[in-house]
Parts: sequence; C-alpha cells; structure tokens
Amino acid sequence: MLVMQTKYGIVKQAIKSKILDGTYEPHAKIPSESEMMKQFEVSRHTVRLAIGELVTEGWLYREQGAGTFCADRSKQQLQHNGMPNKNIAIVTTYISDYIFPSIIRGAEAYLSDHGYNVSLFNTNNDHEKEREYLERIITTGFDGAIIEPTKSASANPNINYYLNLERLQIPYIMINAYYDALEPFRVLVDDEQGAFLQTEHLIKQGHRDIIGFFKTDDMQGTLRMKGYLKAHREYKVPITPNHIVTYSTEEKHEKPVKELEALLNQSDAKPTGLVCYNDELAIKLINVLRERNIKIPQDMSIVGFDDSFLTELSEVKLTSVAHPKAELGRAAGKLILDLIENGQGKGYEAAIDSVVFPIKLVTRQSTQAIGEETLEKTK
Amino acid sequence: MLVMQTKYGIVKQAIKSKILDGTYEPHAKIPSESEMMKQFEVSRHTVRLAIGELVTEGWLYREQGAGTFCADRSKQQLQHNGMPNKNIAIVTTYISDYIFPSIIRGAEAYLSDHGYNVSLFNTNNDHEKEREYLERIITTGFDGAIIEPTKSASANPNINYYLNLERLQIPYIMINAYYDALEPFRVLVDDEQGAFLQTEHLIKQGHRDIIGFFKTDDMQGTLRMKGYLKAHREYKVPITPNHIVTYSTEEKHEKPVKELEALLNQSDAKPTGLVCYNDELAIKLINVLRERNIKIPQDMSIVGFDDSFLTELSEVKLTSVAHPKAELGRAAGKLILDLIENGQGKGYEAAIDSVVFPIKLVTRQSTQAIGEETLEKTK
DNA sequence: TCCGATTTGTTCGTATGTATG
DNA sequence: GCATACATACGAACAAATCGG
Repeated sequence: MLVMQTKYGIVKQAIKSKILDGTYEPHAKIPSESEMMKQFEVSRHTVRLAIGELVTEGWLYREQGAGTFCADRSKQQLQHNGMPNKNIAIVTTYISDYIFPSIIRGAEAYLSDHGYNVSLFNTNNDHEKEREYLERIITTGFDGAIIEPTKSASANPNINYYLNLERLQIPYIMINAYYDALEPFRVLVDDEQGAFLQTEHLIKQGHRDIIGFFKTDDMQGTLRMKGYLKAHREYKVPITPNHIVTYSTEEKHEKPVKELEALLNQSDAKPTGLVCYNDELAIKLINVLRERNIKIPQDMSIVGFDDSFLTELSEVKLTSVAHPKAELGRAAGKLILDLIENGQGKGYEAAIDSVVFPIKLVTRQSTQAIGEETLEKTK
Repeated sequence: MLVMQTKYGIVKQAIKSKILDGTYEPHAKIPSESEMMKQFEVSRHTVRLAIGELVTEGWLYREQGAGTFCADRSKQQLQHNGMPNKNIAIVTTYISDYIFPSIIRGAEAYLSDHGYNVSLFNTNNDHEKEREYLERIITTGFDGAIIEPTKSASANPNINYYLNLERLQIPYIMINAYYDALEPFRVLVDDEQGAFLQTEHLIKQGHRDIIGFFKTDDMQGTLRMKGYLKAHREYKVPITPNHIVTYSTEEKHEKPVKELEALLNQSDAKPTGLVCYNDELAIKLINVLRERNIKIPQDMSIVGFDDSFLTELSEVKLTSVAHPKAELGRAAGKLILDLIENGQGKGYEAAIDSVVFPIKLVTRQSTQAIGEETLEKTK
C-alpha cells in the first residue's frame, strides 16, 4: 500500500495492520469510533472516513448500534485468490548489494526448475517497507516466503506479522540472519566463524593491532564482531577498545573511512591489520591506504569477507572469507519447498532442518606476516 | 434500485440515473459539488457522500482541481472479471550481472509503489529458458512483462510467443535491446551513441590505433560496434580490421584477454587506445596491461561503458560512458503500467511511447592525449 | 417491555490545503 | 495571480439500532 500521509490514511493503515497481524480476528469487534477518536486524537469524521474505506474494500463490516467488526476474509479468499499458481516471495534488504544477486539467482534457479514463480521485494532495510511487503504476502496468497530480515540486530516491530504467517500456515524461512524470538527455519552462513578465521589468520601472522570494522545493525555484523573478539581471547591477544569500529547501514559510506583515517593519524598502537565486514568495505579502505602511500601487504594486511569478484579486481588481490552464495540461495529454495510440500506446522517434521553453511578463508596477496618480505608476484 | 430515503441516497440515485439515461456521457464533466448543493438543497458533505459512493462503485471518477467525471464503464467490465491481482514479470538474461541489479531495483521500486508484485526470471541467455518463461507468463496470467531479450543480435525462435502475448493483450516491453521484427515498446540506452562517444574521445586525443572489444551476441554489442565504426568514418580514421575484437557471452572470460595479448605482441600498428564493451571488461584488461607494465594512461588509454562503481575501484579511475541505470528500470516500470492501465492494443495510444535514454561520457584518469604528460593527481 | 448507555448513520456548518485551468 | 473544484479535517447535532439490566 502506498504511504498515506493523511490522517485518515494513517488511521486506516493502523486498523488494516491489526487485521493483517491477527490482532483483530474475524468477526471480532474492533474499538468503537469514539475510542478511535481518543486513541488517534482525530475527529469522528476522520475515523469514519478510514473505517468507511475499509468497509468498501471488504476488510470490515458495520452493524448499526452494535459496532464495527473484522470481516472474515478467509472465505472471500478462495474466490478472490489471485495467483492461481505456485508463487514464492523473496524479501531482501538490498537487491543492489553486490553479493545478493548470487543468492537470488541460486534461489530463483532452483524454484524455477520446480515450477514456482519468484517475486522480489526489497525493503531498503526499512521496517515500514518490510511490513508493507508482509501484508502483501499475506493478502496476495503466496505459497511461501524467503526473507532476509530487516535490521536483524534490533527488535522487530513486525513480529506479529510473522506470527500471523504461521497462523495462516504460510511457510517462511530466513536467510543470512533471523529474529531470535521467532526461531524460524533458516539458512545461514557461520558469520562468527568467518570473522574468527579472518582475525585468526592475522594473529597467526604476528599481527597484534588489528582493527575490526563491523556493520552492527544486522545480526551478521554483531556475530562477526563476536568472532573477532573470540579470536583475540583464544590467542590471548589484548583487545584495544577503539580498534573496533561499528557502523550502521546509513553510515557505511563515511564512518569507516573517517575512523580509519583517525586511527592512522594517532601515534600509539599503530594498526598493522584490518578485518573488514565485507569486500566492498575492504576495497574502499584499500583506496584510503593507497592515498597515504601505505603499502599492502608490507605495511598493512587486510582481510575481506564474501570472496566476491571484488577480490580479484584490485591491484593487490584480496584475502577474503568464502561462503557459497549461489548454494545458499539454492538451499533456501530447497528448504522452503520442503516446508510447502511436506511440513505443515513448524517443528513437526524432524527431517526438515535449518542449514548453516561452512566457511573458509581464501588467502591471496593482501596479507602477510609481520616483517616478512613480499614475494615477487609470479604469474 | 430501491428507493433511498436518505438525502445522499436521493442525490446518488439522481446522478446515477443521468449516467444510465445518457445525460452524462463517458468522460463528460458532471456538475460541481457546489452546484449540486444548490440543486438538491443539501450540504456539501451530503453531495460528497453520494459522489463518493458512486466513485467507489466505479460510476464516476474525480480529478482534483478539475472536476468530477462520468466513467467509461464499457471497458471496466473487461478488466474486472479478469485477475484481481497485480503481477508483473521481469525477464532478464543475467540477474548477477553487475549492472542489472540497479535496473531491477529501479523497476521494482516503481512497481511496488504502485501496488504491483514483481516476479523475476532469468534466462541465462538461453532461448529454451526464455520460451519456458514466456509460457509461464501466459498461463499464470501476468498483467504485463518487462523483458530483456535473450541473444538479441540473432533471430529469435520464440517470436510466436511474443505475438501470442499481443494476441492475448498482455502488454510487454523490452529493455536494453529488442527484436527488430516485433517493434515492441522499449526502453533503451543509446548504445551506438555511447560507443561513438567512447571512440570519438580517443580520436580527438590523437589516438589512431584503437582496439574495440564488443560482445556481439546481443544487440547492444553490435550497436556499439556500429558506433565505433561510425566515429572512425566521421573523423576519417582508417579502420584496421583486426582491431575489432568480438566475442560471445561464453567467451567473455577468455577471448578478449587473449586477443589483447596477441595484439600487444605484434609489432606493427601498436594500439594506444582501448574501447571496451563494459567496465567489467575494462578492469580485466587493465590487469593484463599492469602485468606487462604498460602504464595507464601514459602508454595506453582505456574507456569503459556503464559508469558503474567499478570505475572508482581501480587505482587508475576509469573513464566511462554513463547511463542512468535505476532510472532506466523506473522508466520501464512506468511504461508497462501506462500500457496496462491505459493502452490496449499496440500503436493505439500516441501518448505512450518508447524511451531512449541519453548517454554521456565521464572523463576520469584512464585516458589522455597522445604524448601528453600525466598531470599529478590532486585530491 | 421499557430504559438508558453505547454505537453507528445522517446531516449540517466551517475552515484550510492543493491541484487545475 | 486568481477563481474554481476537489481533498482533508474539525465540530456539532440528532436519528436509529443494539444490548444489558
């Protein structure tokens, strides 16, 4: 649904949300007009306008003297069912992220081969958008959904929608991250282990002052930070607090670069290694280092994450952590089809289970042991 | 219709009668609200109630500032008994191509905002797959399709499917390229002009031996080759046949690199400039040059195509040709909605038209005039 | 059956915002 | 810039239906 800037639109959306997230069950009475007036601090006229439209759209019905009630859409649904065929929704945060297309492609290929259509939605990491799409998944009648959670590190305001999906027996799985409270089926990469490998690699090469850059508004970032810390503890390397740089999606273009520059300018505990949230950031930081004539890997070792095509692009090939991207999408497609075709009711089928993908380090030229001479590159 | 005792019911009935008896013809303006107030001696609110219901029932439509008009009911019947849902298919060749996500995102954002679901299909540039998806689009009942043609340079064995789409009045548009025989609505970048700009730029800087690399299994590549040739002719620069390197999708990882190496090894007519099919190839070729210690731009100028984020990634920032990617997707979304909601039957509506996006050259550091000293980079 | 409180239904008045021509 | 027309919003009053006591 489009963004409603008008008051009645806000009221309308609020009511509709409570229908879709299951707060108002079919035939249950919704609050009276006067209650709504207080609740939203609007006039009765405005409340009536909102309710009126929902009535004409078939969401509610009114009974004079009695109240306004939630309509039972389940019956109309059969008649109304729009998409006759097999449809799966994929909800991601950013379609454009350099890493996502592979995952989407993997899922699309598998699902297409099994006769399903794949619809794409991207939330731009915005909870509002996520809600809008969950509403659409419920109303349009998708057979299942593959969802990358929006802002997975923070509490999710749309929990009720997910619970309603379960109530309506629309299977869904989460990829890359998940909301703890839901305990959904999921397909993940072992992010903590990944960052552990990044950090361990540098520690074993003698690095002690290692900066970690983590995007912490999603679960992946916080897990990777955990892996970074774990490696330090396990190898008894003291942790310097300001060597951990966290940033949010909005800050990704500015903050890490600025923080690195600040850390390079200070004299004590000069960093010799960088652990990056992903390859994109690593490339960005390499550019910063290049401008300061800091040689890689002689003066600074740097490790990326994702093992994307970016690792091969730079002059110095990037050491990175590899995870199977297309396979991850494929596994997600397989899991959701298992759920649709076999398992009704979460937890029923012991045969169906979440998947955690293993991860490994791919060593290239952007890291070396402290003090070591660079080997001449041989092709 | 039953007798309406309420005032708004009377007004409503009166208006409806005049529609049914032909007093108000389709698209004719009906009296304004204030006129109705006088005529029926009721308040404005009452008039609005009456008109409002007629609008939701599809008898009238309102335009702010202009007036209220009689709807054309004859056409709505056809649309209404069809599918209640809004679904658009996007068929691309490669979801994973670094340039595609932006286009898909642009289209997805626009279509989502207008309440449509977007389904994704990728053909891997395989006609078989394309056919499979076209079948699915027809049988599943999509409202429209945005299609990037598979192997657009060669004849298409699935022409009949496209013709059938037209017969079934399922609107479709093509992006990036199109099959000549169909003359579809389309959203394109001016590829020929783009390659003309690439080549012209080098010629004006004194380059005479310019290699052009073109992927010629799609229309874009052949058009770009045309632009390359046109620039040579226009500036009266002789064309060396083996300075044109063509390759297919399958060959893209190997052939251009090998051809470049072969051309560098030969002694006569040493190339001083490279015109690349896209940025990805340009970066790949830059790596080849780097291994041979050929300096860019002193010894070799190189121009990319797409103005993607890759241009900023390399040590030497890449001169490239820019086209608006997300806007192209957006325009495609807009065009298909125009066709769905307004235009039935191709060619009918003169208001709806194909779009060709302008293109421009973005000069960075990977090109310079023959013999010129490199300016020191200043930040 | 009636009463009164509650809830929706109809109607009027008024004001301000915004798009169109 | 101006008048016109629809869009949104507040307030008030009374009518009609429902429901519990």
